[in-house]
Amino acid sequence: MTKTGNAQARPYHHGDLSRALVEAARRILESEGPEGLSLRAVAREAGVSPAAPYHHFKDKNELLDAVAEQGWTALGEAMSQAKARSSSAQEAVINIGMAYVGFAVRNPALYRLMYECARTRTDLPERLRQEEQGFDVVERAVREAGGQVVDPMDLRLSAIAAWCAAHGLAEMATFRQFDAIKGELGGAENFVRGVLQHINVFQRKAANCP
Amino acid sequence: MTKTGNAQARPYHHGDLSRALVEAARRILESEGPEGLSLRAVAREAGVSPAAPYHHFKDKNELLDAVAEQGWTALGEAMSQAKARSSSAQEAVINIGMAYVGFAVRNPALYRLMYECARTRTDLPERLRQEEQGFDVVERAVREAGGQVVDPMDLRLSAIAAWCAAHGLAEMATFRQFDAIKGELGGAENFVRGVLQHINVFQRKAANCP
DNA sequence: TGTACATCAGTGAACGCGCGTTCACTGATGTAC
DNA sequence: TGTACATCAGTGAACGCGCGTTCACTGATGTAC
Repeated sequence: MTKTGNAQARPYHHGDLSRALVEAARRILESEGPEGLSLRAVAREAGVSPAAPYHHFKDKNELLDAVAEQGWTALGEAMSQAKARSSSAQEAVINIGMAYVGFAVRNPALYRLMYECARTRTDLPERLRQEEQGFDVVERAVREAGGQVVDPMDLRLSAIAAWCAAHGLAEMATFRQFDAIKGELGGAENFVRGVLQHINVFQRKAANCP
Repeated sequence: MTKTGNAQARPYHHGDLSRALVEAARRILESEGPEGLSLRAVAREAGVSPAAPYHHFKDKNELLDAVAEQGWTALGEAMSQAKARSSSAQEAVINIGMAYVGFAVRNPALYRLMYECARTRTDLPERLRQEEQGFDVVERAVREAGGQVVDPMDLRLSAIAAWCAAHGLAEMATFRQFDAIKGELGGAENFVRGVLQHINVFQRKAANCP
């Protein structure tokens, strides 16, 4: 068996180390948590020397930003798909929320890193607004669901409230405090849907509602 | 001037180092952020040797838990006060939300630490339910505001939705993305109130509402 | 098709750093008689 | 009221550790002629 014939033997040049590092980072993030995510650990996980990442990222932060960005893209796609498989605008709002929370529950450490990066950098959330992804998906879904609402400010505030509630739920859905109510409702999924249904995205200020 | 006469000269025994360490931690948290919060830094800030904290806390985590607990207490008090100065149940819900978000905006690093601890420890959120503080305040306020609602499950889910939305808003209120809408509404405070008013805490499932 | 050479993408050793924690110690305080 | 002594709450030096980053290097690749 020659050296190059050995499937295990990585060639000297990796070929796609940049992507491999981001993937390694995601793996570490979910297995070790955020505190285990050091540059050296990522390099180790990718089977590469600690200095190698510096040929692809300026520093640790730049790698983290890349990981967060991939996360935002994945989350946006999940939301778009949830919208696509909905048969009404009202259903879409709930389904998007479910997809959002589901993503966060499945990738808790990545999700928190995404917001961590969004908090410190100003350009990342900007990107979010573009394309079919992120906050735009929510705003559009709310607009469509609340067709009868005339005041555009109500719409915007409703969309923001929905996003905030989804974010809160995303971070708290796994709290043990909710174990009981999940049981009563027949599972975590029903619980998440139930909470989402109690957000007022379809109308004016709640105080105006009878 | 004798040694003991010098006001600067701390006596050998501090007297209340435990409390002083928690306060030092809070100071570091808000000035340096969470990543600057090392045990050594806390000891330094309190003017004490790096080994001194070990006479009061088993390890770093125990100190952090104490800081978080103090945070929950302070937040609970802010919410109780907000409720006390409200003249109607509906107003109380909004005021409590404003107090909640205000606390988080004023103490962002502490606020995140509190949830970080709540996430990893199971007993901290338990405490939250007791007394007049925390989630109980919200649930009670929602119950009082939604007097006409009969289904207790709707009430509980509404309270959870409100808490989730407040949490989301607390973490996102300072995002630059909202600068424009804050301007339109005449300030950050109005913005926060506006979002809170678009959470459906006063009624049944939103889908049932005309 | 070969060859010289620049460039790219790795290596592995080393740097200084601050960290959490432990240790033997010592000064201050409280208590029993 | 004094004294002996246990206990408490500090000190400061030291430990091993993993970190981010830099460095001179080297093997692989691409390109010009």
